[in-house]
Amino acid sequence: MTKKSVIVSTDERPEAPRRRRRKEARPAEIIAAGMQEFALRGFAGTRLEDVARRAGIAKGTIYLYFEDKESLFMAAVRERVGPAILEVAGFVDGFPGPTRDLLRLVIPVLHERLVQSDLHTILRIMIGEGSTFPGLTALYYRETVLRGRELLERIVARGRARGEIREGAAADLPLVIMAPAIMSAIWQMTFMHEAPIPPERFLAAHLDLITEGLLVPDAGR
Amino acid sequence: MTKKSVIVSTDERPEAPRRRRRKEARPAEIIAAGMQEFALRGFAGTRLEDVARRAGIAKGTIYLYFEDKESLFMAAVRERVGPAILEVAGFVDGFPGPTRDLLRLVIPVLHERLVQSDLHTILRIMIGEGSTFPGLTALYYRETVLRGRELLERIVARGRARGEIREGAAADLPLVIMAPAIMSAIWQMTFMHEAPIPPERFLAAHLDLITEGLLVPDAGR
DNA sequence: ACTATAACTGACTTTTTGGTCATTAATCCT
DNA sequence: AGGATTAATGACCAAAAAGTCAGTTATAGT
Repeated sequence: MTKKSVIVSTDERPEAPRRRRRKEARPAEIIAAGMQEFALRGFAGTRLEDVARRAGIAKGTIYLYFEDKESLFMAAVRERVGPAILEVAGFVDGFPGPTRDLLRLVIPVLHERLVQSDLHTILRIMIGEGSTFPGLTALYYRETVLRGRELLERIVARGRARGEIREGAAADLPLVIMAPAIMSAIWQMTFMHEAPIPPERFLAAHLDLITEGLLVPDAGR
Repeated sequence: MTKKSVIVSTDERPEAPRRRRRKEARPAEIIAAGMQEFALRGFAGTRLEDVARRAGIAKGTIYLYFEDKESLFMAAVRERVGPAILEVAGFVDGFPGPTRDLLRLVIPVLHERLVQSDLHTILRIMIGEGSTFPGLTALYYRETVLRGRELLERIVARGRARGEIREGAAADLPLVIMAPAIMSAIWQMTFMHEAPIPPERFLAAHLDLITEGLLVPDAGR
């Protein structure tokens, strides 16, 4: 049962060493492998053994670079989330046109970021296992959610100043603007297999709902 | 370390037996205790030992009534979800007024059901651990999500027929109507501790967004 | 070359927990 | 009352996986 890895080489070649020392490359490789496993099995369900195999190293090597499983996950959050938020923020500052156009620019990016890339994995783990690991949640809130909220609040403040956004409860909680994007991410992760709905349909519905509204203006009033 | 539970009674009373035989009451009690633990620790994280203690029984007793952990969870889904959906469906059929009023009636119920009660626990477990337990996801989709979709589709079809709902991508994916409610449930479960936002604010924003839209009609066009 | 360093390994230890089952005792039946 | 039934118990078992560490070997320095 136990793999003994006896190498029955017909000739000894000094090339192709079984081990390689690559102190610099390891952390990023371990994070990448970790995210793939986390995406597949969640936080608690991920075995470091599998992360190691995926990264092409031994389990012990992970502990050379990361304190424990939680540290590994936190490192992944740091590495992935930071750049994504900054990129989106670039759109908002100094945008000249009407709010409708700004939203049509920002919302697709939101979907892209949330559905593809590793962000949806992190989101899923936060939702599903955040309460078990409060440290992870706090970090994620500070580094991602809060930045996102600020972004949306800036959009709404700008729109209000230009008289393009209705006063009302929706404008008082800009967070709800991104609800359909979150729903899309959840759907892709959870129910895609039961009832596939392409992300583009969510995106189209999202844009339509936010920029045009659901009801015919003044209908049934 | 190990609790020995030696009872040093000063007098022997034949009353108050340590064991009680209550075949009928057990399943519901175990389900209730299970949901509380699931809410606290997720599916994988829940220890049957803790469920037993909360239900005031021994671990072995659980296995008298449920095949295994997964069966327990499925039983909980069945017991909780069925009645909730039926109740909501009652509103839609035969509602006489305009769509705006129907939505104002249905959306608050959605929030109530999703945020309070055990439904949000089930939702969270589906999101976080669904991919690890495909059987659970399939059951949940059939018994809850699908019914919810049908309900929303009926509302939209009715509203279209009455000329009260705009044609467009949002109406083509009625699912997005409930996105803010889901977001609220997630927020309460995940980030309440980091940045509390009362469910009523989500509800108000939701109603406002869906019935009035975000933008001033024809602004910036 | 050859020695020192530390990156790397994987078998082992420890902990945790789902699930089992021989034993105990509450309750029913006659 | 006391015998039969079966609900209930909790010590135990086995599996799984996190985390450790003594030993191995690639690589840099001399």
